[in-house]
Amino acid sequence: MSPEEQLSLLTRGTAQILSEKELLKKLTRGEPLRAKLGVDPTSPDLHLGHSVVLEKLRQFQELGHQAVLIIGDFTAQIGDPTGRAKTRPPLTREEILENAKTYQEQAFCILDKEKTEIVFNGEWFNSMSFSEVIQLNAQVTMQQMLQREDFKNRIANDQEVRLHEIQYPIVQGYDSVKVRADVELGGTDQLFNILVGRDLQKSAGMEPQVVMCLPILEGLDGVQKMSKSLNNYVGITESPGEMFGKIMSISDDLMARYSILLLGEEIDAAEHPVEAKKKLAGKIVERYHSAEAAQQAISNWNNRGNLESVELPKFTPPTDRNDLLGIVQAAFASLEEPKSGSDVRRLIQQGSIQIDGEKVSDPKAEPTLESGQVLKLNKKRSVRIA
RNA sequence: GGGUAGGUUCCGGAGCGGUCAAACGGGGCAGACUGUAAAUCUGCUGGCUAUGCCUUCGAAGGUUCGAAUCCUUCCCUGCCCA
Repeated sequence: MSPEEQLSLLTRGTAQILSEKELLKKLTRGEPLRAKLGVDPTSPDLHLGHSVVLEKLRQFQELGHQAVLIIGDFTAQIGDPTGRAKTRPPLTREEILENAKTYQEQAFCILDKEKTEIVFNGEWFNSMSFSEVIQLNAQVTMQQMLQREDFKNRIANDQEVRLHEIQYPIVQGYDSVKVRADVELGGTDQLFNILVGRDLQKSAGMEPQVVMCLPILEGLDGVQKMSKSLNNYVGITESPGEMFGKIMSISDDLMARYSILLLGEEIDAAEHPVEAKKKLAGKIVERYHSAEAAQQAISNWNNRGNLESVELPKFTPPTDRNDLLGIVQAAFASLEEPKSGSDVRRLIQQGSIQIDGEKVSDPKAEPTLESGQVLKLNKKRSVRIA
């Protein structure tokens, strides 16, 4: 493929590139580019938000370039302050390694494992001497670091900024020097960090990397960025039904955005929004599961009024409790979503619980449950009595 | 190091001896309405098999019949000065 064609493919869906000219120049050499993506294993599970940038990296692979995935075992210990109003709590070494493992497994749902170079940045940072650290720090100025929006905001709001946090961009930037990156990918919030990488590469006498920023995917709430801690995410390992249901709950505006960012397609404006959303949800399920799973999810969805035929998790009522409160609490626990008794009591009293479509709102009621009945817990969760 | 302002429930932020499980706002959850969307309205939002009990207001002690509120010591943060 010609450099120009590659350029047009690679720039598609990106938010910002610095600069296209440099990228074209690098492509024109005809040698595989080293495309860097640094990830910090701060959370074990990947979600659709991560997938945007991973998909782009895969595109590089498909064009014959070298994907370099940096697992930030070292940087995770610092904690990326990007977008944060507070200092991150540090993770233990064990947590980081554990997360790194599942992170890789999940990343290879998207990336081609055979064509991915994986490096841990602890490899070079753990053995760095203090004088090397000082030398590295000497290459940037305080003023540069304080240009960062989040630091500036925190300072303006009289909140603390700890010194290790200003090290983060420097450390991330040094990764680019170590892996000799030609291009670094990241979300738009990574712009600053990636630019630091360019500076450090220049100081090291290298040709600076091209910055490629991808849009940040909003979470299910449509406002904040998708993240596990905000609980507004769709995990890439979630079950087809779960995934489908979550995507169906997003707003129409968000649906348009997801379609472009995740599938690279526009929503058909002529179609009824619900139908369009089902298609979107189906395609996403298909990507992480299979076409059959997607079909099943759609048909489950369409049948949801029909209690007889929907596929639901099975639930065996507890033997030690026969009051509604105890039963419902056990049901939540069986879905691995334990709730406190008070929470469950509230749900019951507020009319969230239904048995075969009938609302039950007395926590002390002792319903007789029969096999096959559907116990609705809340909007998203129902179980079938085993 | 000196001065000064603070640390309250998920977040912001009131409360400054009893009426405090703690106002108000945000977020979240549930109900109504709908397209299991958005918007809107209503309710809930520490725990407990619960008209009561238990644990929370940076930590530990103390004063008091009674403390988030007063005292002592300690820990932590911001700002100004050096």
